[in-house]
Amino acid sequence: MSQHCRATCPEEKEQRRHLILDAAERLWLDDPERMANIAEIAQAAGLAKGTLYLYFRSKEELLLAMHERHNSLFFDSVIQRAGQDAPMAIEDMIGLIRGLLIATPAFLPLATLCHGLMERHISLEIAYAFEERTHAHLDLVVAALQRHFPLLTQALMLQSYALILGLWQLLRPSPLKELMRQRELVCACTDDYLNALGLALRALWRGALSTEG
Amino acid sequence: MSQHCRATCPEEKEQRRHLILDAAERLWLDDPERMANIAEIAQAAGLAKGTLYLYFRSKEELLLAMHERHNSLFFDSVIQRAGQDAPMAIEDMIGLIRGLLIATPAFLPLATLCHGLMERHISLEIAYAFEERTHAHLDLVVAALQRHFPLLTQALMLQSYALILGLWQLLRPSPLKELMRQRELVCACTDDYLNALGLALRALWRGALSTEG
Amino acid sequence: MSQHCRATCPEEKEQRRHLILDAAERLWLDDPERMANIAEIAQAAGLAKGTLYLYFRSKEELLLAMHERHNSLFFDSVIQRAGQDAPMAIEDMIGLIRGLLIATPAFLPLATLCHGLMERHISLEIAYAFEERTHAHLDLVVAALQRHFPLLTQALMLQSYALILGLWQLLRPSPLKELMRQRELVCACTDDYLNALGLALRALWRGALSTEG
Amino acid sequence: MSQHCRATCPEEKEQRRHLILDAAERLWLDDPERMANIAEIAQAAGLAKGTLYLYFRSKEELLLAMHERHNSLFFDSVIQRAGQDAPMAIEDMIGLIRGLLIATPAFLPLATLCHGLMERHISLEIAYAFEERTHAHLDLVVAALQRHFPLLTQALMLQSYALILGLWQLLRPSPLKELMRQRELVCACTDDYLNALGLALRALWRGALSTEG
DNA sequence: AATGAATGAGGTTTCATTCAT
DNA sequence: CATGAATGAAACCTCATTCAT
Repeated sequence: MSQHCRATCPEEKEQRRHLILDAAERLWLDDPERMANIAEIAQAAGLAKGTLYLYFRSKEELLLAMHERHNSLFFDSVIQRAGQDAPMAIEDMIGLIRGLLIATPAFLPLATLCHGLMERHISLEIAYAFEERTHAHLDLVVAALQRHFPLLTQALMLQSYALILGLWQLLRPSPLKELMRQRELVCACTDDYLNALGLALRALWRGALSTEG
Repeated sequence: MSQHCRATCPEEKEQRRHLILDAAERLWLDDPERMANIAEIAQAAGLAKGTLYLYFRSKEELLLAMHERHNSLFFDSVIQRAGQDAPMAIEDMIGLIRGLLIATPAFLPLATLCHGLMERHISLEIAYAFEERTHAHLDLVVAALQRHFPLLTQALMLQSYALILGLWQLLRPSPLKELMRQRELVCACTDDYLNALGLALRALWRGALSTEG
Repeated sequence: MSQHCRATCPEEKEQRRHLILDAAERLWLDDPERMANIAEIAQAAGLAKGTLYLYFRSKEELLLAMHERHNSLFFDSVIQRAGQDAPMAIEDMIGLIRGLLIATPAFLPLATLCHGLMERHISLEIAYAFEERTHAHLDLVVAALQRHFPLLTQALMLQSYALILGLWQLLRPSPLKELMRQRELVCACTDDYLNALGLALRALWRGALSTEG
Repeated sequence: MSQHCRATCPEEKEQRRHLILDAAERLWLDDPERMANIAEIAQAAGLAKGTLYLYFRSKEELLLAMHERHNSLFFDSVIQRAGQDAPMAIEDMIGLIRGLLIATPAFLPLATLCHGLMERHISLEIAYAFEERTHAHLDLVVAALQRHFPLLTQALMLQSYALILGLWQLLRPSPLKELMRQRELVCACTDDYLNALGLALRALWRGALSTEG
């Protein structure tokens, strides 16, 4: 391939980062069962393999960046809804989460994969910076929600996230269901999981919010 | 290497499976940051690389088997405690879980890794068989616990497990803390996580058990 | 598997040798494209892998033994025909060869494989003994045929054999033809090869037998 | 190993293919008894194992490429000689072949090995492409030779090649002779074989060329 | 900055052969 | 003699990563 035009100024570089992440996300959604390799992502982004390493120091950092984009989307959506005038009850919160999970089917598989990899190849500084940003963002979410849930704490948000993530790992579409689902093109976020999640969050929030009350 | 004594009857073969899993676990605990490769595990088990493939069809099946052993240990401990005469309250349950997590430091990292891998290279039949056995075992746990918590359901157990797993992934020793901890040989199950888990489980159980009441 | 009855006397051992060769031949004919591995041959023979090594010192020796059986069959058939009263012309010889090749479809593939392996793992003594026996047998063939072809020499027999073998390697069913043939169950000894062989042998014999005349 | 200079343009890549084939050929000639493994060939070529797989999809494709080079060398030599003004008789042809076989001692062992392997692990497309190229090249040989032998056909060329190959397999240096020869460094193309081949080709060509006349 | 050839680790697989039982 | 678990060499193959161009 002839050499691509270069991204020289910082804005262009940021743009190209997103171009790469978009390509990776597209591949992931095409086949959520497998993680594309670097060569495929590069090709999908119209870049050469080596070029990706100018924007991400490792494949895992790239995955983490995808995950962080998901997180941000998620957090921003909650903040936006919390900012609206309509009051929120627990059920509204659960409905919001449900909607977001369905709208972003790559979120949980990718989060799971990322947390599996964190075990391994992420550099300290990158992981630390990620955590910093995430917690800062989460603070904003908590602040926005406290308008509707005065007793809500960051701890409860973490617990909710943990339930969302952990339950998915335990109830994720079983292989057999998966097989059936592939053939019938059913949504990956099965009702099973979403219903179980609704029950769990309801119990958790009731327990948590009544405690402090 | 000279040939080892052979595992001829099924019991001996099962024993040798465990010998391999023990070796893998030992290596894991020696250096929780990295997963040993097959050659190392084989060497640690005093066997040839090819021999491992007589007992596990792939590295991932081996990891899954390690994870399943942890699960079983965990479940059996709960069942045993539930079978004792002393009555159990929520705090007893939380204390039990806390103790088990501390006693089995490889549990959560390995579980996380396994759930990350399930995404990928495990065959349908193996994954399915694993799920079957796990759910059957979990049924026994629920039955044993209902003596102490009449309103307890399998759903609540799953939710609790999800919290345990998900919270750990969110609060796991951050890389920086990890670095400090390695040098001071602090237990991997930080108080941070265990305390957060205690709070979360308490809220969840209170919400869940009071709901139905 | 429970232990088989043992072959103690030499006759039984020879019988078991043939039992193994029969099993190997059956597998070869089932799928002439691939050479079965030792485990498959052992299973087909109803014996354990290790047992085969009591009868053949290596897999290659087993193949060579199969090949030698083919050779002997071939030679004996020629000797038998030559012993009949009906006179033989070149065309009779060619027809006889053609018939034998069709009747023993494993002959040429196995011969080819054996000659490829001779390059490698056969022990000196085994290879030498094989050659001795083969040449002795070939002498008988030549003696029998000279009744019909007074000018025939062992050299011509060797040349003919070389043509049979070499031409097959050059004209063997091409992969694409092979694919088509598999689906239509056509005989592996294509007319192409047999016709080419007929022409070649005719030329060779005419040239050879007329020369000396 | 530090990284080698890269083969960027197609010509350099073709050159590197030959570099690999040269290394393999060198190893083969060093010890004709055994086929070097991929790691050895890579090392001999000064490349990494993985790099070889950039140029040859499997070990067998590499062997086939070596064989094809031999074939091409052989064919080109015949074409060149045929293009000279000096007229050719059968004896010239036989002398030419003899010289080529002596000059390329790896030719027949490798051809034999390749034809043994074709039985097995070569993909359809590779095998087919090889055959296509070979037959196209052979056509050129026939065209060039017809200037000297008007009655010569491609069939006769194939028959001759079959004799060359088949006779070698039947008369190849017997293991015992081989042993003696190794110690005395005698040429692998024994007089036995070359003389037998001369007789056979003479008979074949006389028979073939006189037929049509 | 961009490229993609080269690297090399390592998991996967197959299998002939050995040897304790 | 018979067994089949164990061996270990070697091929296969993928792939993240590096670095000369």
